[in-house]
Amino acid sequence: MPAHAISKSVPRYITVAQTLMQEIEQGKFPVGGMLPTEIEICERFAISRYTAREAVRQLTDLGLVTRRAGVGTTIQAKSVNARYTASISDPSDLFAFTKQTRVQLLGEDQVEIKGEWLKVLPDAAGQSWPRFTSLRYPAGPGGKEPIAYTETLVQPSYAAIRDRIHRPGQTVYQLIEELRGEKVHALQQEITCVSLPKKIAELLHAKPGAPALRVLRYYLGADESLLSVAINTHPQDRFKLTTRWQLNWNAE
Amino acid sequence: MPAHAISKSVPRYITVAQTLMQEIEQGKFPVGGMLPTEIEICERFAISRYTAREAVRQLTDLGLVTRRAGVGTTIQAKSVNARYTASISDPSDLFAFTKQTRVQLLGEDQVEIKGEWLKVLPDAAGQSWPRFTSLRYPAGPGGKEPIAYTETLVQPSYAAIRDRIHRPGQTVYQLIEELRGEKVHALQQEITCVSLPKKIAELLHAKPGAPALRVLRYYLGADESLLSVAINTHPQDRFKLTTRWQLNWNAE
DNA sequence: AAGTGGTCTAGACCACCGA
DNA sequence: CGGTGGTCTAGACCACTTG
Repeated sequence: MPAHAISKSVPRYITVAQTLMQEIEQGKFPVGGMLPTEIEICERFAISRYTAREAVRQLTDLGLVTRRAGVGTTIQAKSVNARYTASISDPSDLFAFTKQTRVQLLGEDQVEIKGEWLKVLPDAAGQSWPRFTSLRYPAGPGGKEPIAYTETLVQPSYAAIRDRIHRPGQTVYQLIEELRGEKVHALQQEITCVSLPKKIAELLHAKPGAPALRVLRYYLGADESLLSVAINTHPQDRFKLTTRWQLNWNAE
Repeated sequence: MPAHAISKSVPRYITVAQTLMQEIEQGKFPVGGMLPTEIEICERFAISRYTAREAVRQLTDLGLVTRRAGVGTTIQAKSVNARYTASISDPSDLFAFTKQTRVQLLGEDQVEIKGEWLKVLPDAAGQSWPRFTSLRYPAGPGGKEPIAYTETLVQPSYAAIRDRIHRPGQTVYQLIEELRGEKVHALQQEITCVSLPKKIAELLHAKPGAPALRVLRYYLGADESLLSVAINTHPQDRFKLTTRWQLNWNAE
């Protein structure tokens, strides 16, 4: 017997899965109830058990049903709620294709949180945070132009980072994790656009007033406490932030 | 022959998958290289093809490998390391806190893909794509200034969108999904910074030459085909793109 | 043409569960 | 105990990619 009689190149288990999904959607198999057993599906569609299982696997992957040996298949939801997700293995992945970069430390000092800084760190008013400034170059040698000017502020209690920050290839968030022995729990990224201030423009060998991407990155600890904030300024045409969002079916 | 000789109740395909994962981790199968074929795995572990496939399925589910009929199984990563993920329920969520926006359609025409457009749509050279231009305002009434100027190009075969695009509250990607009866599979977002061109500046009531965020959004179909591309231009200070990345605990 | 992964069949034994 | 899903075998044909 041929694998599929009618619609060529559409797998049998796909059409079976779609049929079952429609019937769930229509309430023929209500949420909380049971899907027919594998054997019943085999008989109904005249398919082997492998094909029936593959069809039901589609539903489980979509989170529509759950299965338990000895019990059966329980309907969990009428329809899938699709979500798009993006993932990175490392905060430095946010630099996308420019992951390979070289960092040159410019200096360090202390910043009093007042004035303009209150917009960045409203909860740290009156405090004094250590600041590190640096330039980021494309990987490899050569006198290429920098792609970013970075200011990194770290929470006062992490000032010990100062002793380690000179090590090349280390990012601040890695140092924080090292110091704390804990992972950065989340990071929040805010992207805006600015005119290049004169001082930064000089460092970047760019024209003052030219447009630039400004990327603020807040590093948060397990209790949502602010560990560090990095301010990256990228001159026009030297940087492009790329994110890929993928449709995710196995939503809850 | 018994299904599994040694470790009872641990499926054979699980142990095979773990063995393969270890060997990938150790570099025995380097990233970018090929995993042994199914038949080779069958012979090596003395298992049937079903079991071998089930083992490799574990790896594909984890994103460690991808498979292509006629080619083989390609190693994608040494280990599961998607530590941080960001998720949105809907592409319009990328507008973050400005999700509530009002759209004013300005006009529609056809664009020949040549010159500057080749940078945006290099694979569509010589084609003619329908274009819709619009302004996006903050929600609610009042004569507020627009937060974005948007050009949307759709694949020529989706020109029928023209008939529906006048409906308010509908986004282009929703119309595409409606037309195609399929979800947008992925979207790729590219963020750069530009100087406001004079014509756009006038529409946005902004100063020509002022910095602006440019967000390109490519909408991709199931086979990675380009369905549509939207070009959003946001004047300085009127828009901020916020993304929150959350540490993923269930990653290995 | 040869080899890959994708689909499918018809069997089988098992661990688990509820009556 | 009988029925469920979970695992597994040994075949088979197919669509696809590459030489």
